[in-house]
Amino acid sequence: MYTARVSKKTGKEGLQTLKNLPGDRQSNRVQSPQDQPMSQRRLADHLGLSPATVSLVLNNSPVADAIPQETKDRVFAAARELNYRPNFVARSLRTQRSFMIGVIVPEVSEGYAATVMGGIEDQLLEEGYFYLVASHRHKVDLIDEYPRLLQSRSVEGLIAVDTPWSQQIAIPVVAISGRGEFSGITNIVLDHERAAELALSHLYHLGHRRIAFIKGQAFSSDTEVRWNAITRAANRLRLEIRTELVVQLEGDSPSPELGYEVTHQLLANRQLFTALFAFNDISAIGAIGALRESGQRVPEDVSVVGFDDIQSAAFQNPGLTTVRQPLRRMGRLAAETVLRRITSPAPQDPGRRIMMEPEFIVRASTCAVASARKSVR
Amino acid sequence: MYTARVSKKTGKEGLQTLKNLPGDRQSNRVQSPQDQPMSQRRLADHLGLSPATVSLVLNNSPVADAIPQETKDRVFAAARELNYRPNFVARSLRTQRSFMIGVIVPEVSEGYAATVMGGIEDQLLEEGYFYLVASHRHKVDLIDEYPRLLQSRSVEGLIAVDTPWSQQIAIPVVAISGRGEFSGITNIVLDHERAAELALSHLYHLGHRRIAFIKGQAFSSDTEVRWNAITRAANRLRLEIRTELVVQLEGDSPSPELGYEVTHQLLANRQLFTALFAFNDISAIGAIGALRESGQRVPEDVSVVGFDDIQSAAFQNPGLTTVRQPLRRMGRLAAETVLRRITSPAPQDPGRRIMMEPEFIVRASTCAVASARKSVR
DNA sequence: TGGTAATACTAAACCGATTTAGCCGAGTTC
DNA sequence: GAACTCGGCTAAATCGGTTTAGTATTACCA
Repeated sequence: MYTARVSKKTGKEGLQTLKNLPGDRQSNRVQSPQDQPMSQRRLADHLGLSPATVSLVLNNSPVADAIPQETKDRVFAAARELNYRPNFVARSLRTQRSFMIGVIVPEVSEGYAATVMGGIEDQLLEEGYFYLVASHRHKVDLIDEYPRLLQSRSVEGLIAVDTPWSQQIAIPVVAISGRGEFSGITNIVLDHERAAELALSHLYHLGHRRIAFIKGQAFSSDTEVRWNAITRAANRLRLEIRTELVVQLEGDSPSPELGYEVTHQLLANRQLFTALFAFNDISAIGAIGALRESGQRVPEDVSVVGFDDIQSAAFQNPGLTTVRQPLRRMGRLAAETVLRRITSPAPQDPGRRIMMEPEFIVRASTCAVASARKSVR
Repeated sequence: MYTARVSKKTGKEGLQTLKNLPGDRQSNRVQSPQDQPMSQRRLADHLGLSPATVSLVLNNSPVADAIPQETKDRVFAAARELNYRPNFVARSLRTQRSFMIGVIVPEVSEGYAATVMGGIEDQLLEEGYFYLVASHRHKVDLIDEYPRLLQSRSVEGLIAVDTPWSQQIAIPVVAISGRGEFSGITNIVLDHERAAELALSHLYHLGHRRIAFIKGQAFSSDTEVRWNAITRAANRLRLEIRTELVVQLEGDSPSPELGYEVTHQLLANRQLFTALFAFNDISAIGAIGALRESGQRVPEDVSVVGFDDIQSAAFQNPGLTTVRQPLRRMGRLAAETVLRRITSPAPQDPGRRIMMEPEFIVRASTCAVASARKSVR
């Protein structure tokens, strides 16, 4: 028979010594009848069993095979009745499992990250994991600090979205559109080669030859790879990229303002172009605003192609032709991958990369160039 | 002098018994030289001090006042050198503080929730808290389950965004645009009365009398209060609300599609109206699409007012006139409030409510009604 | 009848910190 | 020189679980 624990120090029964902590935190807690928090020990005492037995039964441990069904039923019943819920922290400490992963993004409130997080969450909650979010807003010190901060919060893995990576870390890391091929980190990237191909050949076949480009901010992981892919695709199509038709986003705002500004630059320089390929939908929307303001019609005078296919792309006026990134699927896959690496660690994972296929969505912001009028103008 | 702990069972030094857990989780961890995880004990052993001393010093405990600065410096130096980071889980278990709060939203990837989360995060990370997110997608069982699930993950408080609430819970809860005046939960709500007033009087003074309305989905917390506020504001202005000009969003999609559909209904019924007040910007965008398709110009034929002022509202064509909710500020305030309630629990908080003031943003989707032509047509 | 096996549990170590009570020696006080 | 104080630490309980090794009892077998 199990005997209740006795405190060596006080000589009283252990349970009596719990009382309330010095702090005030207990006071606003609704607790069990005697104002003592429910715990495995209290449950065990209630049943006249030891905590060990209770634990074994509740966890369906193979060791509990020898325990008769009747006892098990008693335990389950009492657990339900007393509304016992195991203390996750205590369990985590012992088992060294937190069932949490960390997600690092530039900014939660931005559509890109939010959509990816949706996919991550789908998968994680299904598997019983929760996640901690940290957004670094492109500040280098935070980009450096958060991985360690999250790790010290005992997350079992990390997913970094559009975040440069520069450290070795002891837990599995999956990067979405990341930079830096670190050993041990799995990269999930869009097939930019294909994306560039899709967009440029679309414009090319509509007759566009003078195409302006809005490059992404220097801090964005996708900027460089995508630009390289674009130049290669342009080469294949024998399309000349004129440096005077290339502008770059600057500043860290999630609003179309940035695209609006650089497009104004482009227009102020009186450059002629019949099409514009923006870094993302947001900047494409800003660009359309600027074009309109200067009296150009979209798509009749200038065709515009965006990137990402965010929610509102379809409902712009005109509907935005764009390269769709399967963001939600990328999030889901990242979660899936990090969980797989947690539960079955490939001893020397050499840093895989997973390519995602983009999809080209033709809407109303692009059309064939009106040959005679346009090419001269 | 401190003596290293000896396991009673094995008789060996405690540290030797750590080795590796049966599981494989250790294998992909980069660990300290001897392949043993860094811990306070190892640090203490290294220093020839007891863990107690190390803890007191590192936590700047007042008890450590008696410890000479020289020793303290040694401890700090060693901690830095050996890269010691306290195990958060162990600390949580002992102190009963997790420095985590739970955030419950309908859907992370949606602009409304994402913006609010941005504000929440701003405040939380500043104060050293992290947060767990759970999105319920309006499923009642999840709405019911997540609060408890998060609580068993030992969050110290909850923030519920646009989520109906129906249970008593033992930790502080702050609701943003919530429903249900539960005792002990703090409600942060928009001043809908004022919002309705702003929008309707704007339209009224532009000469609009036949105004159509898109109500929110039944499951949305704001739907009812806002509608009531609208009817009252209309009364004050002696504006008649014609039931045949009122439609309601249905279905749970974050796309403008829903607004598009109900506006088509409205048009199919050949109802005449010169203005439309939508439940949110998303549906307003859909509505504009539908209006255009049926040959109406915005704002010349129909003025449209949205709600929320999401990022892309300013960059619609035409720019959307809308009621701005200070979502980010609401998130920040929610976080601030929940933290305050955690650290200084008002014994019997009677469920306060905090009102936020909306702001009316006039853009290009509304204009004065062209009197003669419009009123007859 | 002794030995093995199965049954039904429990003791106690352990996870890694925090924190209270107290020990030991040196200096001070009276 | 006994009592007290103070400085500088440590022992050990504790948080609430999990898990291994083991114990007591009865059943079965040779």
